[in-house]
Amino acid sequence: MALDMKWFDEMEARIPHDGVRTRFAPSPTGYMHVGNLRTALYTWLIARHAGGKFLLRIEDTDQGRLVEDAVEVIYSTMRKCGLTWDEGPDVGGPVGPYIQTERRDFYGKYAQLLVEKGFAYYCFCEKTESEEDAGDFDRGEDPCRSLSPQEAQAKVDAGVPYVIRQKIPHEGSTTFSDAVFGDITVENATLDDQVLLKSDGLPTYNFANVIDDHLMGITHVVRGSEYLSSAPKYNLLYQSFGWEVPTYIHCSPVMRDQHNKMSKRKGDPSYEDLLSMGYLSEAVVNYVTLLGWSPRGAYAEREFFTLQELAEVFDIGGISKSPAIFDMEKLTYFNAHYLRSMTPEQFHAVAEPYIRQAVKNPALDTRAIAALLQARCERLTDIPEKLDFFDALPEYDAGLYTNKKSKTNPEVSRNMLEAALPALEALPEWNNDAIHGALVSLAESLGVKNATLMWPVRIAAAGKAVTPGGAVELCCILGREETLRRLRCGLELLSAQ
RNA sequence: GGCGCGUUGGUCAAGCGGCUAAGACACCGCCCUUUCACGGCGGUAACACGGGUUCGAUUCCCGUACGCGUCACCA
Repeated sequence: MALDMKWFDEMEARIPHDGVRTRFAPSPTGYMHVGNLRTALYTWLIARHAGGKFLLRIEDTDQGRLVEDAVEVIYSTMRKCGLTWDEGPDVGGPVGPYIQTERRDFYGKYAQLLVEKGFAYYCFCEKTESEEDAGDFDRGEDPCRSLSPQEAQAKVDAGVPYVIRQKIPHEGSTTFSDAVFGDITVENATLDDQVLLKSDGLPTYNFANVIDDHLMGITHVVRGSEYLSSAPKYNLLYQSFGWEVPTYIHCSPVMRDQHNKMSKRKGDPSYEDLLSMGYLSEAVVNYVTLLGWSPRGAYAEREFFTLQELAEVFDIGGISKSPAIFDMEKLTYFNAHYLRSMTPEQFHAVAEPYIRQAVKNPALDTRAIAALLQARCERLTDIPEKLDFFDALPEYDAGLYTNKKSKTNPEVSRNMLEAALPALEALPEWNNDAIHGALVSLAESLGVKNATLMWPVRIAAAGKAVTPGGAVELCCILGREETLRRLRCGLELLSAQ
C-alpha cells in the first residue's frame, strides 16, 4: 500500500512555529499526584515565562471506564491551581484532536513512513512472555530485522500478526541532551529495537509521544526522570524523521521518604486530599514548585511567590537533579503563612465553614472568632477543635485555676471572679475596649498584676486551659449574659472546694 | 547483572576553584504577652569515602560505597 505523502505534508503544515509551546499530558486517573502537579506547574511556568502557549493533551490510550469524570478532575485541578491552557480538548486549537484515542490512525501512518525510510521494520515474532526470556534475549539478532521488504510485505498480506519495531543501528553511539542532566551518551548496542506500533495497531507510549509532540509543535517537554533512559531512542526517532528535537527537561521524582516515590497507593495525599486536609491551593502550588526547583540570583533567598511571580522568575537552570522528599511540616508552614497573609475578610470567608462545624449558636459572631483564629491555625481543619467551648461550657476541674506565672490558685481566683462579676455587670457597653479597660483598672485597684485577674476570668469563660484568645476577647464574643453566667459557674465550682 | 543518573545539616536548599559553606522548615533558648499562638532575637546541626588535577577543592577528573531509574506489544 502506498503512503499518501500529501497527508503528511498537510500534518506538517498545521504545526505552529511561533515560539515556545509546552504541553501537559496526563492520563485520566481521577486525581492529581503531587508529582504530576509539579510537572504541570513546571510545564506551565516555562510556557508563561516565555510568553508561549501551554496545551493540554489527554493520554487515554486504554481505560474505557471513568474517563469522563477523570478528565473533569484534571480540568478542575488545573483551574483551581490557576494553570490556564491555550489549547486542549475542550477549547480546541490548530493541532487537534487533543485526546490521544482520537488520534489513533495517525500513528500507524508514521510507523509505516519509518519502515519505508528504513528506520523501522515489521516483526512477526511472538511476544516475549517471561521476564527471564526478555533479559536473555539477544536483541540484535531479531531475524525479522533482516527480512527484505518484499518478504515482510508478503507476510503482512498473508495476515500474519505483526508489530513495528524501531531499527536501532548496531554501531556507534547516540548523544542525548537534557536541559537538567546535560549530555548523556550511550552506545547504540545497549539500545533495543523497541516496539513502536503494537499488534493491535495502537502506538506504544514512547512512539505516541514523539509523534504527538512533533505534530503539536511542542518545543519543551517536561517529564519524569524515569523516562531518561528511553530518551536516546527518542533522539534516533527524531533523526529518522528528520524532525527537530524539542528541549527535554527531565525532573527527579518527588519522594515520600528516602526510598519511595510519593504515591497514592502508599497512602500519600494527592492535590485533592491536601485541600480537604485544610491546605490552601496557593500554598500547595507555591510549596510544590519549590520541591526540586529554587530561584536563583536576586530571588535566591525568597520562598513565597504567587503563580504570576513564579512565571516571571522561573528558569530551567534552577531545576535540581536530585530527588526531593515531600515535607508535610514545611507545607504546613507555607499554609500558615498564606492564612496569615490574607485580609480578615478573606480569612473569614475560608474559615467560616470550619467555624460553623463547631459553633452552631447563631448569636456568636464568626468574624470575631475568625479574627482570633487567623494567627492561631496552620490548616483550616485545625479550627473546629479550638472552638469546642463556645456552644457549651465544658465540665472542668478547679485545678485549672492554678497557674504559677499568673500567681493564681483556687483561693485567689475566687476573689478575682467575685470582683470581676460586678465590674462586668456594670459596664455600659460590651466590647473589647470596654471589657479590657474595666478589667485592667480593676486589677490595678486590687493591686494585682493583670494576669492574676485575667487568668481566672478566661478559665471561667472557657473551661479549658488553652484557648484561641484571651479573657477579654472570649468574654466579648460570648456576650455579657453568657459571660456572667459562666463566671458564676466558676465561682460555684470554687466555693464547693 | 548491563546501561544511565544522583549524593551539602533531620528536611527543602544556595554555592557553579579561594566564603567564618547562605537562607527556610523542624528543634532548643530568650524577649513580647491576658492562656495558646503571632511577632522579634539568638542557638545546635552539613560538603558520603578514597585518590588525583591545582598554589588552592564543596566546586574539575577517576575510583569506592550507598541510593534511584531503566532494561515490556505499561504508561
